[in-house]
Amino acid sequence: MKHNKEFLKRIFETIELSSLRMTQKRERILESLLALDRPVSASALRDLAGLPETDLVTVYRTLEAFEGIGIIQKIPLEEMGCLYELTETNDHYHHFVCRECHRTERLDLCLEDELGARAEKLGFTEVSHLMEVYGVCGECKPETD
Amino acid sequence: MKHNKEFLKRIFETIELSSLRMTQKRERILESLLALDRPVSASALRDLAGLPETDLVTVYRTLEAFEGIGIIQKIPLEEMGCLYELTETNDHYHHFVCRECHRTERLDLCLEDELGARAEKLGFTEVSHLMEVYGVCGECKPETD
DNA sequence: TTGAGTGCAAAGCTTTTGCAGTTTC
DNA sequence: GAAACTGCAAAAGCTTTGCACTCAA
Repeated sequence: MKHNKEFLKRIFETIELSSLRMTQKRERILESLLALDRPVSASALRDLAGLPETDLVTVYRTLEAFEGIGIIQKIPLEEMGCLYELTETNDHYHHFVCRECHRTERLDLCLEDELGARAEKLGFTEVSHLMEVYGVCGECKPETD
Repeated sequence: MKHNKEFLKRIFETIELSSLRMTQKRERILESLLALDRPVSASALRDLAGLPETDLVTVYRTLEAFEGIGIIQKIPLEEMGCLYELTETNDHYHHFVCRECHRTERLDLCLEDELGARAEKLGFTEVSHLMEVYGVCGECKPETD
């Protein structure tokens, strides 16, 4: 699912309205995220952006900055680390994630309202939620049959 | 929700059937998990078990061993680390987790079948899933109104 | 020119690993 | 007595922090 114009427009608007500065590195990172259109790890993103010399710290800070303005979503892996994905401003997605290669498929389902309502009933505020499905994808699955 | 006899029976059966050895430390850890009946961190568990002198490595290895026989579930926190909880053999729960104090409430809802079916349709095998709700609980919520 | 971004080095944290010594069954 | 458990020390791994320097607007 490639990004449509509306999506791009909102991303750029959000950045404009923020106090973030668009450096070359950030442009490359943003471009890669846009082109990729799926979650990646910080270090994979550095490579994909063609910035192998750039310190990972910079990538992390960029992702943190983007997350701060609501255009990046963090997806935890089962074992360790996480993936980062460009999202509609302050929206989010859920995924099927391959344990082996970290390939993801978007999950077209979100229980936000349901969970939010239940959480509030229990006295929770500032509610967010996590829902990810892990498995071994077709390409990683050993042919043992 | 305190554990019923059936639950206890299954836990002990599972341990008996395993190759695990029941040492004093493990007994204390298991007792604490049973008494507590909610998720805790490894280090909190060590304290609750009255084993402040015991190396955390031992707690982690015990949890790992228990997880291996399917009686422990790991619940990831939003930021870092995770909580551990005794569960019905190879069953699992979802939770509302307080970001501040890590207090949890069990969420009586699981999309296992739905998600499993969708995952398989996408070619994923050995599917598991994560669903946790994070927020600030009533006790931790600042009285700003 | 001033606040923001970057690099380097180092720390932070939970969790894991290796190995030698100890204990359980 | 063999297999499992424990402790100590150290590593692992991703992510964060501090500080000085550079750069974008």
